[in-house]
Amino acid sequence: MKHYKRILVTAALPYANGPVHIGHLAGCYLPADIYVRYQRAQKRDIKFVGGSDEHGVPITIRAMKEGVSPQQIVDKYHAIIKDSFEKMGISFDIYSRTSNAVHHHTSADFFKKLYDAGLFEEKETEQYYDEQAKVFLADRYITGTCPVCGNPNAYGDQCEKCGSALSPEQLISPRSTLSDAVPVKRKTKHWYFPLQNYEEWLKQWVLEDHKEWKNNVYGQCKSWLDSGLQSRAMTRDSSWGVKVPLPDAEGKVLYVWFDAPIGYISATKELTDKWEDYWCKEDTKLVHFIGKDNIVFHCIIFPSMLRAHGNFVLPDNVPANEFLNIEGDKVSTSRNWAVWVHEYVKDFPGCEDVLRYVLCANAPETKDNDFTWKDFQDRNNSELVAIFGNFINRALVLMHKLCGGKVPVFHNDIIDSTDQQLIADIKQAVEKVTRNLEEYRFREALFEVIELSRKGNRYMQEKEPWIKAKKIAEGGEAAERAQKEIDNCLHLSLQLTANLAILINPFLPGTAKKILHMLKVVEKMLDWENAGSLKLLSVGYSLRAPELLFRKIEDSEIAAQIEKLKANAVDKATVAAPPAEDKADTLVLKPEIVYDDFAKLDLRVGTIDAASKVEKADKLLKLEIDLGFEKRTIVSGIALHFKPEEIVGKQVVVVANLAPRKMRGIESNGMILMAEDKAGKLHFVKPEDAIAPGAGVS
RNA sequence: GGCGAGGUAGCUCAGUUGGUUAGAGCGCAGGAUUCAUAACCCUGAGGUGAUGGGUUCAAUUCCCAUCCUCGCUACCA
Repeated sequence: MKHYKRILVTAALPYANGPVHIGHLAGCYLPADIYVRYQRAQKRDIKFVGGSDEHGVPITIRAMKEGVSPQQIVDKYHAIIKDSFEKMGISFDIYSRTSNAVHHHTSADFFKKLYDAGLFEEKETEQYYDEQAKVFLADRYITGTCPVCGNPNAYGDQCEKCGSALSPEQLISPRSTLSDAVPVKRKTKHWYFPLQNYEEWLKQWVLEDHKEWKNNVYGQCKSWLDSGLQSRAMTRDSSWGVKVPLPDAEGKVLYVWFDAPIGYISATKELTDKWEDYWCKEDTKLVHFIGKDNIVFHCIIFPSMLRAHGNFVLPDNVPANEFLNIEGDKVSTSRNWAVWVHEYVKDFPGCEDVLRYVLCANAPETKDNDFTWKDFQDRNNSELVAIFGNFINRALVLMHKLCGGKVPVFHNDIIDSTDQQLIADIKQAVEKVTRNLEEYRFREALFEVIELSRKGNRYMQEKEPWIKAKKIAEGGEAAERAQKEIDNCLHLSLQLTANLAILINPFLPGTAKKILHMLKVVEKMLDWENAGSLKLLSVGYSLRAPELLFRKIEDSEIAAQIEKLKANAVDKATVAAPPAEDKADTLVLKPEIVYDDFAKLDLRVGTIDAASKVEKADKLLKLEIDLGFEKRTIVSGIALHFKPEEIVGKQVVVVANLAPRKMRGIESNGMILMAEDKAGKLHFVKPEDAIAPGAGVS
């Protein structure tokens, strides 16, 4: 095990085009915060950095839709997100943002260094261009009708209604979201980062040197590395982002995924002049907390960038969590199926720790997990209120009733095996919690804390000080003995309470503070080195009156939340089947052409002689078409609409002079014309009566 | 289609480098108790470990196939 002198923890930069929901918290911010708070209690040199990711196309689109500038969008959400984190006690040392100057300089310098070292490939490709707005269009800027589900507002990279991954070419009647113009192709130059050059090194570094990474992380990296890496464009045509620091790069910015992780470096720079200690010294332990959607960027791309740059340390671990579902359905921002953090803190003021508890106790550490409001209520009422809170409350109440409000003496002469067992349990719990926290098993660690308070309840049940109190009235030797036993029970219970404050602190910092207040001790007591000690509270010290740590959560509150969730959600059915009248959008005509444009097409009638599914392709059929004068193979993406056997013998119209194109290794010579109905179903375009194959169409 | 992660008690989830009766919490049933937010504590019922094969003295754990869920990814000229 390597020895580290300092730790740098990062949490994924949330994208500033919306607020954060509880899935974000459970996925990375909460585990990161728990880890950081624990390490701080260990008095280790640790920094916790984060910030808003404010570049990229979706933000510009949102800005356009709302008629404001991108900066206004990110200002708005940056503030909301930052506030949500503060309220939930996510204790960043700095929460920065990628739109500020430090970050622009840092990421531009980073790019320039790789450029100067000749580590990029320059490539010219054809991209869609909006001649009216005079800008290149990223896939997201192009909308049109989804060829799969008929949604008229599908994006060029994805249809958000049916989830199909698309490319702009597939859209029916594509148009620019900027000007509504029909996009045209134009050449543009970009800088590509050749990830394949780092493949061998990555295989060693990830697959051999980091076998201890979590299963889900390791497996996904292996999947990527086994399938081979390719160059990725690290620049984009856009006006919003970090300008590419080269003379011939007007209108080009860094790809948001190039600049976002560099945001960790920028934020550290802002935080401290000693930022290089955390980024450039080998004895720094760098840990990235992320959700599973970010694994490839943090385990493959960013490390390759850091390696190429050469001056930076690489992550020691990337403990990515899986996803948190809500009430059985996966979180969807477009359907508004989510529990938003800024709304939670309003609806449940003072219950921030309860959410922290539930999200940690049921964190998706090994697989996707489900959040339900019922579970939220159950865990609060039966674990926080009935076990943890109850133990501390009864210890303090009894102490006030039976020991005059002061920490009683511990009488060593009557210590018994029950006492000794409790003492052993405390020490063992400290060990377990510590080990689990070090190894990123936060759920297990938290369970051990609650388990310890459960043992406290058991201990008290066995000692029954309230029964012994009855003997005191009798007077004499029996009374004296009873008081000593009561003293011992409550002395240990109070020391346990103090220990619970230390152990619960990383998870529920607000709760730990409340306990400190009741015990009238200073925050210093929470130092981790004090965990396991039985001398945290001095004998004779008077304590405050107990207050309840948690309140019960009523059925009505839960019902209201479920109601709210369902009322605000966009109906699934609405999403899946867009209203038919929206198809009117397809009425927008393409630009006018002249006869010669049309005459270039050679359209022929053909007969399908044979059809078969293309291996390893969901959507492709391989068709043998008889054109009379010759037979051809045409590959067509219609497998989802037709079974091969039901289309053999049918006549179709073929674009016969289309350039050949290979798909899945099969050369396709031409294309079949199809018409799409309102339901998105495809129909062949064919002559009314069967005619000889090869007949021209004009 | 390929790859990855999962499929374990009514529910939410652990665990097993293969080894005697597979765990926890909640829920449920019964008991005990009254210091405590009708809380705590004890006892109990509940699982053909997705399905079907194989390796082994022994598999829930290893191998193969199949089915299901989630994620990444390919194909629509």
